[in-house]
Amino acid sequence: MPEKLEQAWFDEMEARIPKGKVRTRFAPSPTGYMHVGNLRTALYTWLIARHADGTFILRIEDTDQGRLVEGAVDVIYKTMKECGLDHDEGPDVGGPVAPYIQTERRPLYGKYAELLISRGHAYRCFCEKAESEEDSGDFNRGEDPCRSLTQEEADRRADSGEPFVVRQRIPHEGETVFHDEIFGDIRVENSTLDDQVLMKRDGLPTYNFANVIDDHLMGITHVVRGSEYLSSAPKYNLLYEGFGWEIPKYVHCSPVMRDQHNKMSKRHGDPSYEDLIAQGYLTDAVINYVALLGWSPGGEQEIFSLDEMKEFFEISGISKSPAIFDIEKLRYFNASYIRSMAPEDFARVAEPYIRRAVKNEAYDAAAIAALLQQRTEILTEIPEKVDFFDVLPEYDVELFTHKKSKSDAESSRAVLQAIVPAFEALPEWNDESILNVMTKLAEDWEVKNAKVMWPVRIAAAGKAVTPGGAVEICRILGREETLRRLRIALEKLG
RNA sequence: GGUCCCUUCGACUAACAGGUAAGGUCACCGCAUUUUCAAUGCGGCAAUGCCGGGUUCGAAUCCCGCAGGGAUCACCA
Repeated sequence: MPEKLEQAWFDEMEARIPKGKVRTRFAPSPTGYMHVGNLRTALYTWLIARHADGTFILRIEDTDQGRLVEGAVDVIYKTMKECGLDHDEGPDVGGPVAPYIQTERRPLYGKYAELLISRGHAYRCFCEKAESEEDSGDFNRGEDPCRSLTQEEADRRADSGEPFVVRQRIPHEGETVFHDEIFGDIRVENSTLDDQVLMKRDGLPTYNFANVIDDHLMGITHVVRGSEYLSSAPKYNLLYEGFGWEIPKYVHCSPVMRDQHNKMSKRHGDPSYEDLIAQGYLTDAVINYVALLGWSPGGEQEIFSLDEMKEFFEISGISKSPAIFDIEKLRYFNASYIRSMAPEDFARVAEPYIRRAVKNEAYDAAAIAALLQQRTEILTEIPEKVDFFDVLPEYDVELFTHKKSKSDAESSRAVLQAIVPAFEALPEWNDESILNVMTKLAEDWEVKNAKVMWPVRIAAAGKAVTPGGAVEICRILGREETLRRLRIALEKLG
């Protein structure tokens, strides 16, 4: 049933459109998780707005009721918040055009479709829904018989209750040129464009149509989205022209790939943002790394805070070709972020991971964290690095053999035999005193420090690779436990 | 298949109003340092898809061809 067109209503809507130099929107579908490509789009969209002191809007695209996922919208809020991507308008913030949830705007779309029909840029199609994709192709290519129905005839059939869809009337002649901020001018023959459906049989708008209306009504100046929409962009242009609206700037971003051929995807088991966090990556590192997947600030700096990115971000620095996600480089970024944290901040985030392996509260988590900070790449690798504090692992005497320090079982035994009484006699148990005992011994015996340190560390930790050296490990273990472990080593060495 | 887009080291990329020994970072390899492993410092490896054509004194950069890859062609979003 066609709705009455009231010019005043449209004028009113136009008057309510917020104006701003730069207004961008991130428009995710609530799927329940934020994949890396999405996160990057959100970041770039936010950056474009913030760089220009503009407005950033969060809009939830929930037109598809069938795909609704419980709690999915909360995942979006939570992720955006954690990442520092604050929005000025959104479902939870309100705003001049109120509903930022698409379903709540439903009544609007039909009116705009009617407007387009009245101007001849769209038409009603009463044909049966195509059985196959090949069949639908003919309609789409402008060969739909309903395209040539007179307005009166179409009105009559609609009034009589016959179901229909609204299709966009693409001119058969000419070409459409549209401009993308990243890809430049792209021109296509109109004859290759299809008469896409704008309003579905059930009265709901298609995604493509809803988008155009929403973006316009929200005063969006830069439409940032994935490059999969590049080929439908010319049709968008025609829609804007049909309405007589100003065309926004388009920023189409190439996808983030898992390898040469495939996009990153949940299906292939690629990590989402929340997966990465669960794997021990820091939010700041993820954001920083993801920003560089397809954007170059030009200079040689790679580590950027969100504030710095905001300052340096330029659309012209976004690259056209897809970027492959490299977890190794993310690891490096993460390690770099960890190293530059304030020690107390690192201790705070590391403590839960330390306590997974070190239950004994006598061992100070902050002290262990201090050893860990310089050699941790991702948080989840912490437990296995520090488990030896709690329980001395089973180890082989072979560990005492070490080429670089010229250590072997025999020399180790000699060192430990000398060190045990020296440790026992120590008045104070701290880094300095422990170190002194060992360097003194090395000096007396005229050997390298390493030759003394090596067996002590192995005996204390029971493993070759440890965070921190012999001194720190002995200090944290405490004198009693250290001596116990050194004696165990002596037994092993016979 | 039609249409559109893309193409610099293994990866992310810089250099693009034509003139570079094609730069940086990760990874990898080596050396130094160290109390193991790291971290750090220094050094190395390694690219313009095409021994295709053209323009030019000069091409990664501009044009054409070829090849490869991607996207799209839904009453999904």
